[in-house]
This record gives sequence, C-alpha cells and structure tokens, in this order.
Amino acid sequence: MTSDDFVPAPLRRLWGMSEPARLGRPASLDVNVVVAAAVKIADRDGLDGVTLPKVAKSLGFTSMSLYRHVGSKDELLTLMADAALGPPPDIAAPDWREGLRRWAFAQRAVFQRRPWLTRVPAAGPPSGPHQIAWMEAALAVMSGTLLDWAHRIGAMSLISGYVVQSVRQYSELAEGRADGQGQADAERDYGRALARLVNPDRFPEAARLFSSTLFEAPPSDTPDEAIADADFSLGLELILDGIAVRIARSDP
Amino acid sequence: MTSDDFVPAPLRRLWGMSEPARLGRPASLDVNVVVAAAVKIADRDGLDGVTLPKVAKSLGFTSMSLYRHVGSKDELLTLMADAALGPPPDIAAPDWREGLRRWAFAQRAVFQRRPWLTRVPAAGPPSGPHQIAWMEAALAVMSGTLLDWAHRIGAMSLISGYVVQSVRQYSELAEGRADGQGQADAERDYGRALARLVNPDRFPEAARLFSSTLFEAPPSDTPDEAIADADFSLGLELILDGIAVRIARSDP
DNA sequence: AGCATTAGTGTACGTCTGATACTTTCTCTC
DNA sequence: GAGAGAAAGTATCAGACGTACACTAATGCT
Repeated sequence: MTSDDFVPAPLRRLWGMSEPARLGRPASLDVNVVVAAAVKIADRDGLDGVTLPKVAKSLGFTSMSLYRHVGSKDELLTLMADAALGPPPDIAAPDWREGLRRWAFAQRAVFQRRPWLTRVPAAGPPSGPHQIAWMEAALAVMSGTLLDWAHRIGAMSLISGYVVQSVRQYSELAEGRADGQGQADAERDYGRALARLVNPDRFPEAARLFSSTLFEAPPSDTPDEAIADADFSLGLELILDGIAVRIARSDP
Repeated sequence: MTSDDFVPAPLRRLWGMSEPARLGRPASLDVNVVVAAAVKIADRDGLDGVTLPKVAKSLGFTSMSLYRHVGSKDELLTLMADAALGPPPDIAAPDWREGLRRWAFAQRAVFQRRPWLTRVPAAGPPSGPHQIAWMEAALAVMSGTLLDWAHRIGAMSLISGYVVQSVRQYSELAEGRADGQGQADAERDYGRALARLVNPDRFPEAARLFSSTLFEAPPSDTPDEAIADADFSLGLELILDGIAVRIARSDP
C-alpha cells in the first residue's frame, strides 16, 4: 500500500516500521502482540500447535482478526522465527575458532530451548533484525581472517546449518521415543534390532557396525545430554578444522 | 500381532517381510502399492500434497482402507522415505575423499529430484533397507581409513546432514520465489533491500557485506544451477578438509 | 456533523486425520 | 461341501484448520 522507501510490507513488519495508522478505528492489537502470543503457543505446543484460531483465542479475538496484522500464516511464522531467535549474546573471543565455537553453541542453546525454530520453513534469505544481528556476530569473529566474502558466508551457513540440522534431528528422535525411554536405551535397542535385520553378506560394513559395541551400554552413568554434547562437538570440530585449513591456505 | 523373530510390525513392513496372511479375504492392496502411489503424489504435489484420501482415491479405494496396510500416516512417510531414496549407485573411487564426494553428490541428486524427501521428519535412526544400503556405501568408502566407528558415523552424518540441509534450503527458497524470478535476480534484490535496512553503526560487517558486490550481477550468463553447485561444493570441500585432518591425525 | 477509513466479526466452504461399527469376501475345518 | 471365523474394505462421523467474503463497529479529518 504505502511506500515509505520502497520497502515491502512484510519487511516493514519484520523491522518494526509499522506506522500506527492515523485514520479510522485505532487498533487494539498489533503485530508484536500477535507474534508474542504465537511464540508462547509454539513454546508450549510445538509448531503444529500454532494455528490462527488458537492464537486469536489466546488473545480474546477471532481468527480472522489476525489477518489485519500478518497477511498470512507463513508470514506469521517468519515473524515468529525472528522474534524467538532474539539477539545474539556476547561471544567475544581471542581467536576466530573459539569465537565461531561460541557462536555455534549459543545458537544451539537457543534452538534447544525452542526446537520448533528448526522447523520453520525458510521463506527467504535471513532478513529479520535478529537474524542479521547473529550474522553480524559471526562476520565480526571472522573479520580478522583473510577469507573472502564467499568463504565467510559459506563457513557461517555451514555451521548454522549444522546446528539446525543436529538440533532438529535430536528433537525429532526424542519425540519419536515419547515414552520414558532415554537416548542410551533407544540406541541399544536400535543396535540390537538392526543387528538381526542386516545381512552381513549384503552389508558387511554395516553388519560389523551393528555387531560392534558402539550402541551397547555407555557407562550408564553418562547422562543423555553428555552424549548429545559429544556428538555435536565432534561434528563441529570437524567443520572448524575444515575452516582452519581454508584460512591457512589463504594466508601465504 | 505375529512375532516371527520379535521384529515389530513397522520394521517388518519396511523390510518387506509381510506374510500374505493365509486366512480371510485376500488383500487386493498391499503396502508397496500404497507406498508407490503416495510417492507418486509427493513427486507431483509435494509432501503436503500427500493425504490419505488422495492416495486412496488414486488407487480407487477409500481413505480408511489404507489403515489396514500402514498403521498411521507417519509410518507411511517413513515407508515412502525409504522407497523413494532407492538403492545407492556405484561410487567406487580410488580414495576415501573422492568416494565421499561421489556419495554426497549422489545423495544430493536423489534429493534434488524429490525435494520432499528432505522434509520427511525422522521418526527414528536410519532403519530402512535402502537407508542401510547408503550407509554401507559410505562406510565401505571409509573402511580403508584408520578412523574409529564414532568418527566414521560422525563424518557420514555430517555429510548427509549437510546435503539434506542444503537441498532443503535451496528448494524452500526456490518455492518462496515462485514467480519466474531466478536465483541471481532474487539475490540481487535481496542485497539491495538489506543494504537499505542494515544500519552500518549497529551492523558494520553486515553493512559492508550488503554494500559489497557479492550479491550484484554474476556475469548473468551463469545459470542458477552453476551457482548452486559452486555453493554446495564450497561447503562440502570444507567438510572433507576437516575429515582429512582427522584422518591424518589418527595415522601416526 | 458526517464521511471516508480502518478494526474486528460471522459465516461458510473445502480439506484433513482417524474412531467406530458395518458389510463383503475369502480359507480352513468339520 | 457347507458354514464358521477371520481379515479386507466401506460408510459415517466428529473435530480441526486456513482463509475468502461480506458484514458491523469505531474513530479522526474535514
């Protein structure tokens, strides 16, 4: 409708540039209220629990009223994602490697707190103010290196993608268990079931894997969280090693 | 119900161990037919297009009839995922690095052909025969290295997660565009829009990025596919570098 | 004072998953 | 060779969801 500086409406909403509208009936609702209510529901019921009727009801309005403020459910999801991400913490570190490590762990902490964030479909490249702030943090960490822009973005996306992927996978598996079974127990059962199904002639390596002790009892006093942390770090350090190679290579 | 070897029903269906049932009315439908129909619909309409009524209708049955064969929609998705993945191609290669690279590209090709595969929620660890076959292929490639099991699985998951993540991201963005706009054009618009929104005081690095020429015209004769391939390779080679470091380290 | 403008509502439609209780069609046993 | 019993497929139904459309209600500008 309006065109303050040729910025489209969804972006204006993302960046909080909505003018309060000087004519007609004043709104008792605004984007931020709607988004906050939606986030609260997602925190409680997951992403599928977020429906327009439920969000509206939690605010004492009808479903259709929301469309005055968000345009579509997909847009609501985008707004929720940026709001729920929040600003990045301070990750000041002595070197790029420690900085990126902290960045990854900080992002992971946010996603673990709100696993539904990892399932919001990306409607476009990162565009929200919080997303940009996280981006800034990662770029700042790498600003001392000799990497070019493409590699900086590549490294950042790789890490960020890894974090998303690993948290989503972990939370999907945790949901799949659902009963009181812990990760360690589930892995043991998994290993045993597949040891019976996997034919050593067709799948020699996999058979060796499933008859190895890898899935059997971890010392049992190891909490699930520690296993998950170790798995996560293993992949992350691998990525950081790769980035290190690249940095060393661009420094003659 | 039955208990051939204490293998639960969903796994029996995955591995094609269904006994034809010797009593009662014989089935005119079976799991494979249902799954094949569902896959065909997913290929045409995406994952959200797969609904029990539609699958049933395409076979000339009613929705409820499917429950005789699949148990739940989630189970159907799991079955679809393994069926659609298909067996891995031959990726024989002179060394682990080339082998993993081919493995990654092969997986990417499958996912690009069926982007909905990247959105099937993981109901459990990889358990289907095709998933195991792909696993076998990756493990075989690494069998010459000195990595321990944990690192082999870690490397494999990292690559596989990267492939999934990057194809999903790419296809989500492509859907988001929807109009005839290509990737290059969209990136240019994105860069310009954000150059206006990003305040250089709050986000100095990001501002430099968006005012850099990175998002501006790639030579314009570069097809979208080539951009995507280059982005994908950049991340993949980074990961492979990381694995190389790890392999070198375990070889004294 | 009253009109253009904006906020929020009511209703309706087509869609989905899955529960329950049924009819139909087959094989195995007597 | 005839039913008994078991499994396959159906009919109907309830509760939800997203959103299009046309409506009423409330306000500030002129």
